[in-house]
Amino acid sequence: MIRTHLIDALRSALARSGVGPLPATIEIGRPARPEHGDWSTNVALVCARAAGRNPRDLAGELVEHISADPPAHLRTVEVAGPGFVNFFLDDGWLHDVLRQVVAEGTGGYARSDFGAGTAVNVEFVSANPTGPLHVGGGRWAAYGDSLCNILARCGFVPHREYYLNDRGRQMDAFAESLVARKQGAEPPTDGYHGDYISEWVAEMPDGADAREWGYARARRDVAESLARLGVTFDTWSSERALVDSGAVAATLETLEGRGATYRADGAVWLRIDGAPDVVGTSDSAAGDNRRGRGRRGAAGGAISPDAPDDGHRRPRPDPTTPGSDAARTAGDGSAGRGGDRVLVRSNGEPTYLLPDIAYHADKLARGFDLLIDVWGADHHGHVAPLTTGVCALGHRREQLEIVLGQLVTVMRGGAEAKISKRAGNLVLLDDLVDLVGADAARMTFLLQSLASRQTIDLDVAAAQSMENPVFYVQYAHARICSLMATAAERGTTRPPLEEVALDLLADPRELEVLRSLHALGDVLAEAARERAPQRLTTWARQLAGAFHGFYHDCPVLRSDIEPPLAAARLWLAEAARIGLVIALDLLGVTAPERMETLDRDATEGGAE
RNA sequence: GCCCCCGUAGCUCAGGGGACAGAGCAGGGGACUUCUAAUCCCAAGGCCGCAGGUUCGAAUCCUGCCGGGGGCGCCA
Repeated sequence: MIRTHLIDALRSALARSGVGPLPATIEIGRPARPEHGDWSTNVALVCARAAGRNPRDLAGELVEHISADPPAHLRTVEVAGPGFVNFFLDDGWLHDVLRQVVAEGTGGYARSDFGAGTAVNVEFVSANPTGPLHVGGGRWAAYGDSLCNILARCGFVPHREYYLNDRGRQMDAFAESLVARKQGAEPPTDGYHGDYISEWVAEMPDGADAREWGYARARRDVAESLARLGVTFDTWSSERALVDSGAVAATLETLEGRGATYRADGAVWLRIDGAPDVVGTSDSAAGDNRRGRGRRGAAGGAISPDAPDDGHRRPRPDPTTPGSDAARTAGDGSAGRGGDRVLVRSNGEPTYLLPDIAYHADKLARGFDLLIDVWGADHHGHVAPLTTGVCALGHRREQLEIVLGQLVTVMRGGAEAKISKRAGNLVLLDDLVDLVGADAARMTFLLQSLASRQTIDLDVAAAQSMENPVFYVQYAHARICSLMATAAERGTTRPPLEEVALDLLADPRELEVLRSLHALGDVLAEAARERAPQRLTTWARQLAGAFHGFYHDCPVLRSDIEPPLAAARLWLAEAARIGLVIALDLLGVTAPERMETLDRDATEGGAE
């Protein structure tokens, strides 16, 4: 609202100053320092060169024009620094924010439609169905689910999808491990050695097909763990079903027909161009240019602890050169023949790559405009082969966006807990949820950027869960609810907003809450564009902080507070509540009316 | 060797072209007869890894280096 008014004023001032053509977007922002006004713009700096003007002179001219025809709420406008134009407004613009928040409510405030109905398929977690989810899986789950929430609020139509690699070597090894344990033997060395294998085998009926039974068991386990975090999927896609449907064979045919493949060593290879990754490369249609985050797949964890991976791999027999391209290097770290990858092994079995290409083609065929994959950094080498394959089928690169995220490290007992589904020293997502609860777990995962490695210390999580910011934010919400309840008890009802004198809200603490609320729309748009839910977490903490400050300094129901002021403050609290509910809901965290843990601790404290 | 991510306060991390750099925790000092003190306030703490470059302006973009993590299979 206020922004468009100011931008309009700037635009006409620029026109009157003879600046043209006008810049595509006029940037206007809220400066960090109050001396720089309520709003500030750099247009004069940006336009000066092209207009052949001195930035400060141009800014001065803009100020004159704007002062002559001031937009609503303008008090003064001035030139500052190298040529900024700073606007100083009366508090009314913030009171307008309060009205808007209340009018639009939890369902409508800070909603936008720049997604324009884009159907976006977000694939995340996708851990192999060979065991329970470990802690790291929770990070992708929390990320993917909240990202979908945020996208939806910005006008996208998200679809949550989980891809099950339910065929191939890993499934074989899993089945073999179950069978071995069933017979009282050790699983094969490349099999799965976790305790859960023994536990699950105890449930497995005699005569059951270990592969089918184990798959169903694992899948159920994964779904239950995710549900505890509040994450559910619209679609669970099966790699095996895709193969059985013939889609994989058809994909291979198309790739071969388009000359994207060649045969060597009895295998079918996909030619990799060494093209840059989708992620971190130039732009998609939406103008996105972000770095990678995310992860996909199985055990993942901090390291790959399994034996053969120590950099001392036996030298492969040198690729002789049946194809034409053997000498080429891929430039992306993928190996194989100069970076090329096998689609079909010499034994006739497809690798995971071919079905994966077919799978992404299938998603696009289902009508999605955009695919977002959330993968772990340990799958980075798979980015180029997959995107190459998908593009070779004729799809646009911008349709597939792969978000790479750094892995989760778990500390326990002061040391790093190694995570390996196969080696058996799992730290399960369920363990974390048991320890801190679903809310704290989700908020913790969404505290930082996916591009940063996350360390979760289970001892800290268990012993000092109160340190978690989730409580700070939830407490703000609970305080508001408590305030409202007390008001009701005392018969202090909120008059209709139109009858309330909002201009009584002039305390810095009050205005800070409103400023924070105003920012939500921008924050959500940024979070959606950058695929960065942690921005919303940061905002929620900020709003909670602003509210706690208000609560501390601005009594509402105290006897010396005049009713008109009390009413205005109650409405302010209501607006803050709306903001907190929106944010917590998008983050997948509950907004409790009272803090149970606080009650409990108080009781315990009193007992001692 | 090549590819990706990270390097910001003692610790964990926000910020990711704008004007003197932000929070939590730890540590120092203060505020509860009051709407829940899981709160609030004050002080302290920084060559934003290093060096160049682009720009009116760089923690932010580019290049190189250093340090940490990950990846480089006819595993997924």
